[in-house]
Amino acid sequence: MKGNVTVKTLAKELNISIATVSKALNDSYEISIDTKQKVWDLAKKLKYERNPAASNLRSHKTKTIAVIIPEIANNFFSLAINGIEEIARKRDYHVLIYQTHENSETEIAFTDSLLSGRVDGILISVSSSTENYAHFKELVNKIPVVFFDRTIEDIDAVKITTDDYESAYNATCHLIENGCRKVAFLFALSNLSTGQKRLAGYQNALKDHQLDFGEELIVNYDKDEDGNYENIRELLNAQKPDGIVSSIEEFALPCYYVCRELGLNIPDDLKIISFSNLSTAPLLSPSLSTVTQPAFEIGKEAAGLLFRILDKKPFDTHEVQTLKSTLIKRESTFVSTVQVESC
Amino acid sequence: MKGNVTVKTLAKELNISIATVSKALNDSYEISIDTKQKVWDLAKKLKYERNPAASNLRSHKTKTIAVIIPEIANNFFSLAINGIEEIARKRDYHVLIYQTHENSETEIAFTDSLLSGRVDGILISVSSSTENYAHFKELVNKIPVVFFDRTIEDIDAVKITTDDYESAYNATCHLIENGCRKVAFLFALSNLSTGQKRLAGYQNALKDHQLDFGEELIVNYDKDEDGNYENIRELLNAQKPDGIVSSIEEFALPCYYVCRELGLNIPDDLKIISFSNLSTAPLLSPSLSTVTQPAFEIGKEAAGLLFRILDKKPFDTHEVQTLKSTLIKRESTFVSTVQVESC
DNA sequence: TTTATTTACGAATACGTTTAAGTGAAACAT
DNA sequence: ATGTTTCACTTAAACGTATTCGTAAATAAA
Repeated sequence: MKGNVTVKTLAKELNISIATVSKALNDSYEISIDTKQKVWDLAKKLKYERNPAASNLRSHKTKTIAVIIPEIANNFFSLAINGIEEIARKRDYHVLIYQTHENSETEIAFTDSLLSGRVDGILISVSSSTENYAHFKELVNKIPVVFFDRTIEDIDAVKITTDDYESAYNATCHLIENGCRKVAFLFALSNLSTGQKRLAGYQNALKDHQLDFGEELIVNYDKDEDGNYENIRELLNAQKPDGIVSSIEEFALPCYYVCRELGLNIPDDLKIISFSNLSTAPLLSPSLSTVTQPAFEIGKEAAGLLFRILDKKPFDTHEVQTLKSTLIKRESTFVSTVQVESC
Repeated sequence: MKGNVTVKTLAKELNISIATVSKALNDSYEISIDTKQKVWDLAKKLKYERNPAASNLRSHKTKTIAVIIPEIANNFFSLAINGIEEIARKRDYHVLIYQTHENSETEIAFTDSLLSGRVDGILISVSSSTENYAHFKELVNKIPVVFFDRTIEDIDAVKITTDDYESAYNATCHLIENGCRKVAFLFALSNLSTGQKRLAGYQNALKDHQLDFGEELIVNYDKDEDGNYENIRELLNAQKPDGIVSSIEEFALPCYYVCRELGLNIPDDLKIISFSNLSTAPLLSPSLSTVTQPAFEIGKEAAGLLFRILDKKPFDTHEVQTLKSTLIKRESTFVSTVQVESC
């Protein structure tokens, strides 16, 4: 801790000024190649490591980005972080992770604390409980931000999402084509455009097929897991739908349990398709048909966009990018009892 | 960016010195309660945020810890991070995540870069490909480090693991008790004490039951996914084991696929139990018996230990803590064809 | 009263880096 | 020859905070 090697150490050792050392380390054109080489060699020899705090204080660059997500223990987000990390690593950036656990106050605390200049930029996937966007509006004006997947319509910022409307529409059509006539919707993320678009896709698919799309077929997501069980059981008992579109995977798994409980056979009695990035979807019993988002790519793309903003000074870009999800048909939406290869 | 509010701003506004403001913000006993209150009020009003870089540069405290893990898209690690984050948040610490992707060079690059004082402490779960520990020895001498789950015997540091030996032993006994006479082992993490203990537990369980425990029953984990399929297929064809203990979940899922391919019925022809934190284990077909580690608690415990080291100056603790895993019996190790409730 | 102690604050410096501005010498142009 | 650039480097001043040391006033002890 004491005799740490700094630019000063290198300067003294080489009998040159600390300015020269600093510039050499930064590969400045002002320094001759000979001197640079000497500095680099000595730095390596003495295991010099630039002090990030001092560097950041002086240069206002932190080489760090923040990722604010609802929950890390969710395949979609961990894959997205994977993508983010890959890009960040290429540029020698460090990644701070913040989990909101779907709590808006926590989210506000994070965004506020990030106003201090701790990071150069922020990637956000909005908490489902966020209804007030004031903290984002402030944030977006002070620091480069990219929203990914879970976005808000009203905020003017760079966003990257998937084709939520289309994929929900297609998922619903898939059920209808396979014989469903009464399709229910498990509705989550209702505050976010992400959720709203999925709902709209579902509803319009039903409309386009002249099928019932009443409110009674929609179950709202409950923070309380038990509540979801109750609501799904209620739905299945009261409405007896023959198809279910689930807008998040956390909603689909309870369905499986409730079906077992009620003795309903999937897919004969009820077909299920869900937005999901579960790696075990093909191994479930029965294997689960999914709308799978390109989570890793979203992460990469989001980080890429952030760095593009970081590269040019004025970060006034307001673009919105959309990636395509994949509809993967598996046993849970299969037509008859004939076997389908699971994959 | 320009007119940022700093201690200077507050000092000027209140007609007191910078030193007083700084001390007031840090709730120093040197400052009267009146002055403190004035400073706090103004700070809140002007939305003052302490500059972390300056603070860190001066105080040598970063309020940041690093977590180095193999892979975030793995339930065990994302749950562990969850636990880490919970503790870090309580202390207003920030969490940097680094993924090695099981690559030792990447791991070295991370540990080297963290020598710069970017973080106050580090939590590490070692990459499976790490064979040389030089970088850890250096690290442990310069900065507080806690190893969790994936540890190395030779390194003298604070460690927290689960009862790998006992749980592997018990898992193997469970298979034997349910009728298995030829139990194979899918061996991963062979460089780490974590993996070695699991192997030892398996082997000793077989010995204690006078069963065959030859090398031919052990399959080594391959980085290449296809390689694992091949090796498992080979094992099942050549050895025809009636039980499998898998030391990691990445090894168990291919088993399911190979069994489908070979037309083997689980659990009638082959019983499987695996170390795993898969949330969907109960929903697999058949549901998977697991040794489940308390991932969240490990994370909490590891972070707690790190902060205990951080609190007292000399970080010379060398303790090792062990948490208990849970053996969860499900269909994949069930005795006969009679149904068992899946959960 | 005088002296010692406590209280509440300020002046000044250091943390390690980056960078604007300056310098002397060499190279070039006129 | 003189003036102008270029090159390679140095000086010195930040960046915003924490902290050591000092001090004046207020209080307590003698």
